Amino acid sequence: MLSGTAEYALRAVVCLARQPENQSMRASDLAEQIGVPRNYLGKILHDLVRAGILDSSRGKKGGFKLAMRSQDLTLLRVVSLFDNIGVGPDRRCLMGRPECDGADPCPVHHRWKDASEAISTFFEETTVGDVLSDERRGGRPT
Amino acid sequence: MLSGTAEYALRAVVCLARQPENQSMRASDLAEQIGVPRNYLGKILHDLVRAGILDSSRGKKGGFKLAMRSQDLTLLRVVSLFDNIGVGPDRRCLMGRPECDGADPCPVHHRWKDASEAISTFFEETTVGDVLSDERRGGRPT
DNA sequence: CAATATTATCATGAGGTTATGGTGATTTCC
DNA sequence: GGAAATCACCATAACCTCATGATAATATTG
Repeated sequence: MLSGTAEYALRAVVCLARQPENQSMRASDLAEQIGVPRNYLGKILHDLVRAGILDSSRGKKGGFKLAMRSQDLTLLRVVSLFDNIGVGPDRRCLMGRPECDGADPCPVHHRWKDASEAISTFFEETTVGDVLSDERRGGRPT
Repeated sequence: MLSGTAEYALRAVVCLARQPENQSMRASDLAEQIGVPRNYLGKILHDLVRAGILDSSRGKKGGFKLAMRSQDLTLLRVVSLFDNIGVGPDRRCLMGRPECDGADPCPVHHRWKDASEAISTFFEETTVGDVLSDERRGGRPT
């Protein structure tokens, strides 16, 4: 469902959200903790910084931290940097027919749309904060 | 959501299902009709034949046709040849944590599972025949 | 300012997906 | 049996994703 890269990004962001307030984490520690290749994670983190999701600082005591409160960061915002979740106006016909996107789509299209919207809605409405609070309630890490 | 290849296969199968009973279609005609590169489609059709979804015959008057009734052919059977739809026991934790798949997954996992199962169910329960009958009811082609 | 730690950036490569072109095998038709 | 049509199969390449390694830029510390 998600690409490897998007999954890595999600893991990284959730891990950073677990850190105490305003405490940053080095890329190498993060990489070890979430099991992602160090150099590749660096590139992903950089993308997240440029998107305004993370803040970074260089040099000793440098590292990465969330640029916002975790409850304000949707999973979609993280994932959509790397994957095309079928969101917005391009939630198109399953079989790629552009003319099946209009006001009167066929019934199969409706069934497909319901299913694909369930995915979109999940990513749109779930925040990184939700994942954390779920963990605190005793569920296993997601 | 689907790979290009899986989408091509779906279009080809639906197009073949539209043909009159027991009438086969040449790969080149099919390719033109559904807008897929001729040679690449050939490889996809060959895969569908080997999977028992299509029958092929060579020589003059050769071509491809469905090997079964369209209402007995699920979209999953077509698509799963090319893509891994998250079906079966590997419908795993969104973030790739194996330990979150057990009997007591966290609430976010539940929400994710509901959404991803909607996708799986669509592919499992929708048949090529459904797509055709929907077309006949006046919907636009899917 | 010098040494060090850390992110930023670039060059490269392995492997998969998508695509192209050509050759061989088989069937139909004369 | 020969010619033509068609699928079967193989070799190749463009492009993307995932990954590695090296170097540059920048911040901290003494």
